Formats: sequence, C-alpha cells, structure tokens
Amino acid sequence: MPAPLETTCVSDLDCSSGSGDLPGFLTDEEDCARLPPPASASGSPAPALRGAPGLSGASDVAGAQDDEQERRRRRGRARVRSEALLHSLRRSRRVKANDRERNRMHNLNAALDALRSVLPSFPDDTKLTKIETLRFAYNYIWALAETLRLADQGLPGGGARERLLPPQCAPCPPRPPSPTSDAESWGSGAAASPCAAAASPLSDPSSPATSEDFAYGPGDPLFSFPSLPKDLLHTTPCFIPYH
DNA sequence: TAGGCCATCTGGTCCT
DNA sequence: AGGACCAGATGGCCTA
Repeated sequence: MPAPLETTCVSDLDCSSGSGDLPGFLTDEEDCARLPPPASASGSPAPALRGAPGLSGASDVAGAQDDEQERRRRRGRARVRSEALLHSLRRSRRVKANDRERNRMHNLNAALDALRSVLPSFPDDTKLTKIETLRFAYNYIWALAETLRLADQGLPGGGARERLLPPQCAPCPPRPPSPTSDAESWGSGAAASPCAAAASPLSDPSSPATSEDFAYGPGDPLFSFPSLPKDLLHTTPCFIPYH
C-alpha cells in the first residue's frame, strides 16, 4: 500500500518546512516570523502584548490573551491553507506524472503491437503476450539471419529462403515444453540453457540445413494448436537477458 | 480458486 | 525544475 501523501509543518513547532513556493498566501514561516516570540520563551510578555492605552489590570491581561488566541487562530487557518495548497500542488503534479506514464506505456504497447504485426501470425490469431512477443521477435530475427547466412552459403536446390521460412510458420520448430522455469532457462546463458539446443533450428548449428530441419507447419504434428504459441515461446531460444 | 497477464498508480532516480 | 524512465504494489480479468 503506497504511503499517503505527506503534509509538512504539521507541528506547532515546525515553521521551517518548505512551502514558500506557493504564492498568494501566508506561509507558516512568514506567519511565524510576523508573530512575536512566545511569552514563555522570553520570560516576559512581548512588547506588542503590553496593555493598550487606557487599559490596565485584569482587562489588560484578558486583552493580551484574546490577542494571543486570535493569533493562534490565524496561524492555524494559514497552516490549513498552506497544507491544502501544498497537497493540491503535489496532487496536480502527481496526476500529470500519472498521465505521462500512462501515455508512455500506451506508446510502448503500440510499439509492441507494431512488432506483433510483422511477426508470423498464428492460425487461431492468438495474441502473443508481451514477453512472448519479445522472445518470438528475437527468434524470428535469428531465424531470418540464419536463413540469409545459409542462402549465402549457396544451399543447393535454390529457393532456400522460401523453403526455410514458410510464411505462416513460426521461425523455430516447437519442442515439448521444458520442465525448467523461465528464470532458469533464461538466466543460465545460451550454452547451458535448455533453450540452447533449440537456439538453432538445426540439430547442429554447424551442419548444413536440410529441408527437414525447417519442415514444419500446419501439416506438421508439432504444429498443433492451440498449444503452439506458449510451447513455442517457452522453449525457443532465450537469449534476452532475464533478471 | 490459484496463477498469469495486464493496466494503472506511485515514488525514486537520472537526465536535460 | 520538470520530464523520462524504472520498478514495486495493487486490483481486475481471464483461464485451467
């Protein structure tokens, strides 16, 4: 539970807390500065509290007490105004910050949607989660780069790119779900990761690709839905650092 | 009902 | 000083 907004200068003794940036009202500090020191502090009544001309005795004391009470009331009202303004100022800044943060996250989500739109689609239109989108994009880029590399090596038969990457297929062959957690598979490095074996669509990255290495798709038993997306994304290369 | 995913709020930190 | 970025907290929704 987030801590509630703080207020300052809540104590009668606290007249130094910063609220001086709020224009148009008497701050606590100013309020305190204008008031004479308390009688208890000086040991004698402040000069301003001394009797007005024509007053003496008990009425003199009563008048001083009234003045002190009035000053306390004014100081209290000023403090309330100060705190209310400070609170509203903080509140408005917080609301603006929330708005910016919301907008920032919307932009981030829009970028993720744009990324999803350029990734190979699944037949059932399953929307990838955020983490799945990032993993899939990573794998997809890897597969495309690998495809280009193999094509540049002059894979026999021609049309290597078309054979390697059917348009409706995921870039990497799905594997049975890994028993290890994401954190384990992501945090242990590419080589040691259970994903490492699947990091390459080839059983051996150094060996030439065969059509079987990439031959999967809607006709492939491994290409079964709806389990594919999550299985694929849980078991395909996981090189994005996870912490 | 537990767990996953997500949106939002919030306070802290860094940068301009 | 204000904005961007980040991570933690929280609550809602959905699914197995």
